[in-house]
Amino acid sequence: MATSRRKTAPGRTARETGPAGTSATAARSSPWRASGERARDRQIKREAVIRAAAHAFNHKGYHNTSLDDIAAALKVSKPTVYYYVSNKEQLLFECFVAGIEPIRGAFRKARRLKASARVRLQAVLGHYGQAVASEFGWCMVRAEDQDLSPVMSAHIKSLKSEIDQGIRRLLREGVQDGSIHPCDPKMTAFALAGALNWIAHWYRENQSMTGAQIAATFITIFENGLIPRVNAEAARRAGAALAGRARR
Amino acid sequence: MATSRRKTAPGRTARETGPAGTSATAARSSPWRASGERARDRQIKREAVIRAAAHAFNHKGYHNTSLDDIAAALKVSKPTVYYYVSNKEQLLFECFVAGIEPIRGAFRKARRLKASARVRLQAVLGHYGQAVASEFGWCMVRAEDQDLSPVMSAHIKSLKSEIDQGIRRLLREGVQDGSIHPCDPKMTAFALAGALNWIAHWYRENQSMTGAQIAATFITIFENGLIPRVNAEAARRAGAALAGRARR
DNA sequence: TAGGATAGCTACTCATCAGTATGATACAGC
DNA sequence: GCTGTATCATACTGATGAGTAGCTATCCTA
Repeated sequence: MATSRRKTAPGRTARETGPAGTSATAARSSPWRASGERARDRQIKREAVIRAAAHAFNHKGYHNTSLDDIAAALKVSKPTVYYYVSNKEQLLFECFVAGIEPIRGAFRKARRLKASARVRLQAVLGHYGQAVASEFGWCMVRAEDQDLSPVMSAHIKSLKSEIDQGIRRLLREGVQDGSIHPCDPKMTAFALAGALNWIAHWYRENQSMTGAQIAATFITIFENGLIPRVNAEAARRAGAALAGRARR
Repeated sequence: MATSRRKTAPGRTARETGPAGTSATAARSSPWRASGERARDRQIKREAVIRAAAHAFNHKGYHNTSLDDIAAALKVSKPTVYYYVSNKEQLLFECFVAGIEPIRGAFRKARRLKASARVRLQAVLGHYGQAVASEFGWCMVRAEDQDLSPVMSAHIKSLKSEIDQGIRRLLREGVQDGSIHPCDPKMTAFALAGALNWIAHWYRENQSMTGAQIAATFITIFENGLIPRVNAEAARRAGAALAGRARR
């Protein structure tokens, strides 16, 4: 069980926090020597570890991946992995953050768009879909509360909630500005996020479509709806034109 | 890792298959005495084991649930659980089947409906959503290839594929009979199934909405689409009337 | 009522795996 | 060259948990 295993987590080594540890030591000797090769090396290697973890989790699942597996993939030993990362849980967490960060960025960008809420939502969902189809998509979507300590779990929950609230808000604004058909924002956000999240379950790299293409297709499906429209083309063109005008 | 643990699976005890083992032994002594109390008892208890497993998987996840946990929940010992089920993997598999069976039933029922494909799809998705929100929903949605032996994995894949193909077919038929807006059946099926599957991630019992209500809400969202419609109400009423006429 | 089948338990085995203690090597700065 | 720190390996600990051996009790049938 996760909880009992977690007991040992508080017993931490000095090196635990990785780069932070490095700079702390550096600070003692000189103000800022963190710009040296060593520091950059470390960061690069650390990212390689996270990337390797994401890849392994992707293919075998979190629980079926041992840290020995990750180490082997990098052709190093397990303690080396622990040198860059404090524990397995943190590895999952970092992958999660790497996956969700682009989505947060998409919201920031969308906020600057001068366009209808539907078009802004379109932009966000496009990035969302791409993020889910990325190498960190699996981790972002499948990171489970049950596998994480309460602290990490809470952190992840709040990040997820931020995204969810962002989508709901765009939906509400869209209903208000008339660009989105009246709907329950909460349920609609669940439906949209669910469909996009699910991409992580079936999408594999080197498939015929890229993440961006899938996202675009999904958006069209959501926008049109299943019930036939007579003027769908016209509506979509109008939306696209509006978006194009707003973008640049 | 799952693979190495699986090594021991072929070494099976005589009781392994549960009811099948019972009837095999019975067949040696008498033609059919399986109708007795004992046999029924066993089936009931076996189902209780599966249900307990589903409940535990639901709350703690497959990997964080030990068979001791399940046994404790039933107030029996671990070997008792093994008396009804051959291994943990089978437990997951049975939960999966219990979850997906109602959906297969929904397809069979829908096939007999004399209505537009969209209305038949509506009916199927309604049951789909309910199934995902049921106690076996988690297992159905989250059962991962990586946690199962190749045989089980293939079995589950084929069941999932059957559902997927069923949805695609209804979509194709709908596009043909004009009840569904032209779309890519494959991608649209992914979007629909994804949104519904995702319910298992956020839905918890004793929430304000029932599974059926959520499914109904989702269907409305899918049908209308995000782009505003002038005649949405009319379209939906027409569809509902058609469905009502066909049902009885 | 004897004997076999059914149902259950206690107490194990054994593999796996997260995480660590300890030591070796390489490299930077003096 | 010398010293301390960064980096990495070998070889371990300790806990967990799937699955089993073997014993006991109960029930059904002849």
